[in-house]
Amino acid sequence: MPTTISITPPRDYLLHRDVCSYGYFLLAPNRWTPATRTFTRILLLPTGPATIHITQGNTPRPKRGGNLTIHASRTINKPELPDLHDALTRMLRLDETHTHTRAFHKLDPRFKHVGYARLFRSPTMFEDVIKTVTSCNVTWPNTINMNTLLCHHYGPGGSFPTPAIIARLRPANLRGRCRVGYRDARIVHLAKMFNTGQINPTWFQDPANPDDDVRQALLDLPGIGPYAASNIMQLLGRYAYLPLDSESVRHGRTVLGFKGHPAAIMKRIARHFAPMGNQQFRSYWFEIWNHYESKRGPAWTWDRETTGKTFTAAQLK
DNA sequence: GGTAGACCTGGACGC
DNA sequence: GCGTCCAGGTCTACC
Repeated sequence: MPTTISITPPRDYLLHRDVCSYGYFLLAPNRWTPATRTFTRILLLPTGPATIHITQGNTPRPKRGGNLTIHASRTINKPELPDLHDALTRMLRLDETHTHTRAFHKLDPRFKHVGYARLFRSPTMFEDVIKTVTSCNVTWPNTINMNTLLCHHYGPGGSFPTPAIIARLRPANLRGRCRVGYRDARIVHLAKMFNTGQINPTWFQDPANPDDDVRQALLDLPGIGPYAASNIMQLLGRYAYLPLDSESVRHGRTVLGFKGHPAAIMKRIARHFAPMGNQQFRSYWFEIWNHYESKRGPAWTWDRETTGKTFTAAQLK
């Protein structure tokens, strides 16, 4: 028996804008349907996988803060509701209230009008970490492929695989089936660390722990370098670091007009966003995102198989 | 502490 | 067709 739930989001929440705000909304098991502005994914809950459809309002133009309708393909038992609620809150950033977004817009008013502030993420830190590892040193379509294969081969019912499932795999099998290449052993190692509690998401997500300590702990993990650590920081809700990479260099050259070698451009970018302090990731990211959208149209109109494969700067040349 | 080189994969590009 | 290059980096061995 399907279950339908209604959730009241923060008063400035806009589903199509706040979901289609970071590339991970295009990665399996996530799916966005532009025609109906519906977010769909298979979530693994305590009694098994459930397909969740999320919409906002009944009109073609949803209103900010309008209630979210969560439609589940099966009965969601009462004991499962807290797990569902936690997953939705993390993924959709429902914990970032209007007060949080206003703090960002105060520092960077460029994005106040359109309301950019929340960045889509995964329901678990584990999924965010693995998605980040699969985005390093590859083209975006390859990242899409790796995540599709991970869910297809190892995700219960098509959900994202759990740490316990990946931890049991031989790296060679993971590589062969999911085309993850040299990332195989690192992914299995990370899964083991999550599975045994060596990586404790609660510690990483506790705002009482200083940013510098959290970032250093991330840098100590296998497969996590400066770019990945800074990116995972923003996925943890910590926006004080920039994930500088080849994409940043292109942005510096094409949009900001910086010239010189990649290392020099990265330093200039760091100086450019430094005044944004603990909000600099968002300032940096939405500047890039805005550029993508100026070339490819609003992100909520992108489809994974077409526009969604061609939005990165490397393909905007 | 700074820096080459290797590392999977798959698509783009030049020949 | 085939070889080369490189993409939203990381790691290791050197110096």
